[in-house]
Amino acid sequence: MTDTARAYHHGDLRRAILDAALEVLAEDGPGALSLRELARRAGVSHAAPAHHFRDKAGLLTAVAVDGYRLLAEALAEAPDMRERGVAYVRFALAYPAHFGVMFRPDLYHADAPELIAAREESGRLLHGGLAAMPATRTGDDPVAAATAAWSLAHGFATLWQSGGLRNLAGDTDPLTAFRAAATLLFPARP
Amino acid sequence: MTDTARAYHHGDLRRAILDAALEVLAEDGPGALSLRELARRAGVSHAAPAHHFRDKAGLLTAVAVDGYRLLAEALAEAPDMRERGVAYVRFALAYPAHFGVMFRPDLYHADAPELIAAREESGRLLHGGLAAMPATRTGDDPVAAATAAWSLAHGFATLWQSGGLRNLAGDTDPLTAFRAAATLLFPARP
DNA sequence: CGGCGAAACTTGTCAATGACAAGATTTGGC
DNA sequence: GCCAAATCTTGTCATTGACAAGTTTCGCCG
Repeated sequence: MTDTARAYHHGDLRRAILDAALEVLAEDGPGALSLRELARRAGVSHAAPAHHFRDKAGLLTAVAVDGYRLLAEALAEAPDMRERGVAYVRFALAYPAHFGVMFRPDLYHADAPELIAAREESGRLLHGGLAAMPATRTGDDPVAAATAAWSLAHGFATLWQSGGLRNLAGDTDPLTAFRAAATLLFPARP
Repeated sequence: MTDTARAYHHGDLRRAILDAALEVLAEDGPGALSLRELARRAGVSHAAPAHHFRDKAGLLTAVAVDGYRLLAEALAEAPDMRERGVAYVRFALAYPAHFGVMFRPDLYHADAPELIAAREESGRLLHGGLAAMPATRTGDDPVAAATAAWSLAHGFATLWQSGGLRNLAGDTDPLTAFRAAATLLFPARP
C-alpha cells in the first residue's frame, strides 16, 4: 500500500507518461495528445496508459489536479492581492500545459473527487483574503474586486499564451507588463 | 436519383455545415467536432465538407474569421473604454462557439490571410481609441491601461464560460457583474 | 519457501475518424 | 449546346481510443 510507485517493468510509467503528456501539451495543445504516442515514447504497449489513467480524459484529469495543486502552492506565498495576481500569472507562464487544461472541463472528468478538492483548495487561496482586503480601490463591493482581480490575471495569462498580447506589450517582460496593468486596479501598498 | 429531395446540390452546404459546427462547438467544445458527423447531419457524403473547408482546421479557420468579424461589429458601437469591455463580454456570451475557437490558434490555420485580416481589424477596434482615452484612471501608461482592459474583459468572459466565476457572482447577470468589476478600472464617466 | 492474488503490462480487436484519391454529376459561361 | 470548373460521391488507408482477455511480475501471507 505504499503509494511510492515501484519499479515493475518500466520504472515509473505513470510519471513517464505524465511527463511526456506535459511536453506534448505545452508544445501543441490538447488536440495533439495521443495516448498511443505517449505509450510509444515510454516504450510500452499501446494499452499501458489506460491502466494508470482510465481514459484520455483520465490522464487530463491528473494533469488538471496537479495544476490546481501547483497553483495553490504558488498562491500561498503571495502577500497581497496584487502579488497574488502576479503569482497567478507566473504560474500560468511556468506551467503552460497544466494551465491550458485546468479551465477546459470538457477535456477531463470534472466530477472526479480529487479534482474537485484540488480546485476548491486553490479557489480558497485565490479569493481567500477577500474580506481582509484593503478598501483602497475596491469600492464597497469586495465581490466585484475579487472578480476583477481574477479576471485580470486570468485574462492576461490566457491572452499572453495565445499570443494576442505580445503586440501590445512589445518585448516587455510579461510579469512586468502584468504588474503595470494590475497596479491600475490595486495600487502598490502605501 | 428521382428523389424529391434535390440530388446533387445541397443549396448552401457551406452554411449548413458551418451552422451544424457552431451548434456542436457551443454544446461540447472543439474536441467533439467531427467532420463526418457534420456531413451526416447535412445529409451529404463524408467527404463533402472537405471541398468547402479543406481541413478540420479549415472549418475552424472559417469559424474564427466569422468570430473576428462579429467581434469587430460588436466593438464598433461602443462609446467608451468600459462599454467596449461590456461589448466584448456580450459578444463572448452571445457567440460562445466562435469565442471558444478564436483564441486557440492551434485549432485553425493561423496564417490564413482572411484570418489575419479579420483579427487585425478587430484588434484595431479593440485598442483603437487608445490615444483618445481620458486619463482619469489610466495613469500615464496607456499601454498598461489597454492591457488591463482587454485582460479584464477576456478573463471575465473566459472564466464565465468555463464556469469558474459563477460561484463568486451568485446568480447575478453576467453583464451586470462585469460592469461592476470594470467600473473599478474605468469608473463611469464624470 | 511456496504459492496465490493482485497489480502492471501485453496482444488482439473494433468502430470512428481525418485525409486523400479518383470518379460521377451538375452548373455556368461562352 | 458544349466544355471546364465547381460540387459532391465512393473507396481506401493509417491513426486513434476503448475494450476484452491473456501474461508476466510483484507482494505478501501462511
